[in-house]
Amino acid sequence: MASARQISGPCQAWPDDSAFIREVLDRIGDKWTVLVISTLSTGSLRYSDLQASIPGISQRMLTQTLKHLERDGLITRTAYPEVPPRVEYELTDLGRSLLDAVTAMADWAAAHHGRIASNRAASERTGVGRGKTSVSASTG
Amino acid sequence: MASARQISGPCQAWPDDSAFIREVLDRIGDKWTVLVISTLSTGSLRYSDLQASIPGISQRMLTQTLKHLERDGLITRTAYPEVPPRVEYELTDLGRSLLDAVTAMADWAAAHHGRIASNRAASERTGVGRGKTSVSASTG
DNA sequence: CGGGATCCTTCTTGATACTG
DNA sequence: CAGTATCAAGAAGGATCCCG
Repeated sequence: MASARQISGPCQAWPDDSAFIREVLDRIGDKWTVLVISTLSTGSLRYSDLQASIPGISQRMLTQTLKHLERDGLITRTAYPEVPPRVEYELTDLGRSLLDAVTAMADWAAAHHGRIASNRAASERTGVGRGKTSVSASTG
Repeated sequence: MASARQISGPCQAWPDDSAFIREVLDRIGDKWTVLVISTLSTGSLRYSDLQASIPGISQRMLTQTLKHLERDGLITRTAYPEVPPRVEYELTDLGRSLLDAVTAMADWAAAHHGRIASNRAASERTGVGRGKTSVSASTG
């Protein structure tokens, strides 16, 4: 993250769009964002609930991810000044729309996961991705 | 990459899907995969063309990305045993379908980029994501 | 309970040099 | 041209300690 790359790429497939494509990709591409969003899809949850619902996450990463999401307006944070403290996180409409987009990706993944897995397995056998591959007939 | 996380998460929003969701996300979440795929959307290209079309990429990353994509069956690699050597890369149908999915994400990004940017800017001003946020009325 | 600040380890990436 | 191998820097992530 941090730098959404500053290359002034003059001739890519996407002329200028690539900038915020990468922003979004950097966000949902990290380990936890998608998990947090999907966990919040069922409704608002408090910090400890989130941590409990996402087995491998550390408080550092949970906090950071939540902050990023709040910063982008994808979730809301509500602190109740009680004792003991209680803080609830909830998806915004924008956040839900991202969830939809991610779900679309998930659908794609579900649809093609099998093929990818078998392709990968086949590559193990044939050595693709590690050595020589399909060698075409010589032209000269 | 390397480890697509082995946590056996028993109660996430997605029961079991999360595994290959993360696989796909890890792939397209990296800096270059999407750029490579989108660059190949116009047709087959050779190694050096790709490198020239993607300004910031190093040969290490280009090679690695191409191998991963080939391994997953998203692109094909064809080596022509000429001198000097020539190798062409091309999207498979599967690769093109991923391009579609990525394009969908891109559409989402394009549609909501402005709102996210303004949310982020607003957060700078209000201090959201760095300090105290909305404090609800106490319940006790 | 909900984090903030710090330290430390691991993974990712870019730069460089060499090969078929 | 099209890579491979190695090295070093930096970022991401986890563990820990501490505070309101």
